Amino acid sequence: MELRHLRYCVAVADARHFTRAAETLGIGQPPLSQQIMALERELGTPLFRRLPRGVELTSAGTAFVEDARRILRDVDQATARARRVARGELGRIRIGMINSAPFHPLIPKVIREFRRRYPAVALSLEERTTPGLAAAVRNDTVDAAFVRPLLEEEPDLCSEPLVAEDMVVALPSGHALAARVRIPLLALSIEPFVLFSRAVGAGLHEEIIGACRAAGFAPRVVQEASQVTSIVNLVAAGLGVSIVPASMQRVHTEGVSYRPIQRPVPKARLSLIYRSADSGAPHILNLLALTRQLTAPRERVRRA
Amino acid sequence: MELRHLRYCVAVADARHFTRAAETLGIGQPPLSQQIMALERELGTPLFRRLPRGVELTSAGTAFVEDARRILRDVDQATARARRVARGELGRIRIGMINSAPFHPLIPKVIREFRRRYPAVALSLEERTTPGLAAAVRNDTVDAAFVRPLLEEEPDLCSEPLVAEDMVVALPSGHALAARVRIPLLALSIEPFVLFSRAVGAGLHEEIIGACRAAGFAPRVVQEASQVTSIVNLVAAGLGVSIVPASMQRVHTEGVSYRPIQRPVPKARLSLIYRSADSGAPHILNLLALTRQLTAPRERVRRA
DNA sequence: GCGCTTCGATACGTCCAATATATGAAAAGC
DNA sequence: GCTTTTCATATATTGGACGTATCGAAGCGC
Repeated sequence: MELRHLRYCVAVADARHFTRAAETLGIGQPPLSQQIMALERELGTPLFRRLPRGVELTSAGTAFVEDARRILRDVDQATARARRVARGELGRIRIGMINSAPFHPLIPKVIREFRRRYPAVALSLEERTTPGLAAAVRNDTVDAAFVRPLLEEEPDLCSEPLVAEDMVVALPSGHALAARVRIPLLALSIEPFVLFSRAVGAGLHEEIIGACRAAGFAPRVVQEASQVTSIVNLVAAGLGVSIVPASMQRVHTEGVSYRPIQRPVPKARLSLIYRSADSGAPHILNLLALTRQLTAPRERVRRA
Repeated sequence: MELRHLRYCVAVADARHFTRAAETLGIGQPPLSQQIMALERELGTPLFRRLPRGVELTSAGTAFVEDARRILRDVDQATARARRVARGELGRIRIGMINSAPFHPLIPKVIREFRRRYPAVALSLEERTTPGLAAAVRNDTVDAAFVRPLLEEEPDLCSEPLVAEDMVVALPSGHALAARVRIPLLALSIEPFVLFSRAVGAGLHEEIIGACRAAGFAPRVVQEASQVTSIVNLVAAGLGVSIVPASMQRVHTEGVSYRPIQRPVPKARLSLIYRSADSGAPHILNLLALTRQLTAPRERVRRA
């Protein structure tokens, strides 16, 4: 059986007339008769009662035509659905992000705009560390993720650099250095540091350590944390100082002061990663297009 | 698009492999590739991602294959349904019957057995007069009906004679004639009659009047009724005597006595009528087969 | 690195089946 | 009784689905 048989069958049922149905279908009457006969042979029962004037449905025909209409509608809907999914208008996307991502204005903006543009796409969000997100994307638990730079190139992943913002020093409020407007990194050489472990902080950790080394010292880490929000809270508790992305200043945590760093200023980079295999996937393309569009040109970072 | 495309698409999705899917389908790999490509062209999007080792579904492919599976299942179900309807195992049948029919053992037996054999057939029952039923069958309000003989042949209806049972005299209990074992019709010549009007009673009315006329008198009708049950009640109320089918004796109405009639005994015939157009319809065939089977051979009546 | 294997795509020929054209047959209407 | 209507049948045609042969790209193993 083919859809042709269903289409013809429905046309005859609508017209109650072979010749007219054939005209509607744009074919001749004999082939229509033959196809209907073939269908009736396959079903093992007549679908139409041939009358002197046109035809009428048998009970089996009534039942079958009813089903055929539904099936043809379903085929159309399946077609439309596949097209919508292909355009990324329908389906789901699982987006991951690091703890600090929501504080950079770009990310909430992207998420909000994505929901607005593709309301039929089920969007789920997940927060993990950068290496955790890389793993999640690789094994298809998450489709795309906003992360800090990875320590090493991942073969199956694509990475789109998005923004690089200045980092700032986070100090306990009463700290002596808080009096200064702009802090040279070397001033922090004797300070206890609250930082990510390298395994968790990935590229961001490297950037900070690198900047300190360039300034001529190795930071003395007294406390590690896996999330920026924790780091800020630990600084507020007076455990030490830290260097965090400037966007963290938006979190007005009691007991923490932020100060800009004297040049050269270390940068906190954000990238969007996704599976290379998905580079043609509509949701990914849409998300990429959106982030590129929402990233102001001056902020945009050239791929390394 | 044709069902072929859906079948091929599902096969490839199952095998994740064109060559193996082609083997499963019993066709070569090149035609399979072509058909899938044609489908992808029609949908305007790839359904499969061609990998070095086999293929995998795109998001559009996942959505489409899901729908395709459902549609193919639906096609099978539609086929099965049409066959079941054709065999009369599924659907509905509207059966009509005259007021006196349920008292003849055949009719309840037929109805009961039909429900038992075809439980998936929705059976509805309707009670009307013989002419009312003929009209109902003709204009497709009822599919088949148990009726008394029609006054004249109806062109679009088929009539299957079923049984002819003796008629008996119904007397008010205290009536003088109740003393007799068997009543000659002529004894009723002076009695007031309770009868159907000719328009309602149709053939049964004719049979009674004809029998009386053969006995040498015309019954004096003092009260008309459109249902046998009413007639029995009116006899019980003492309005007159009547002649009713023997099976009415099963209704033990207070105040009525039944007595057999001396030969020649008028007969109450029962027929099954249905649209000639439906003579091939499965439910009708099943119902006919059932009534014929349940009518004991000795009771069976030869078609006039 | 080179050849081998795997697997889908391409090229081209073949054949079946869907369609077209012409005609027949049955029934209804004037 | 003839015409009209309408579906079925007969035969021819053609498009497209399929088969065979081959290519090309990507891994894989020695």
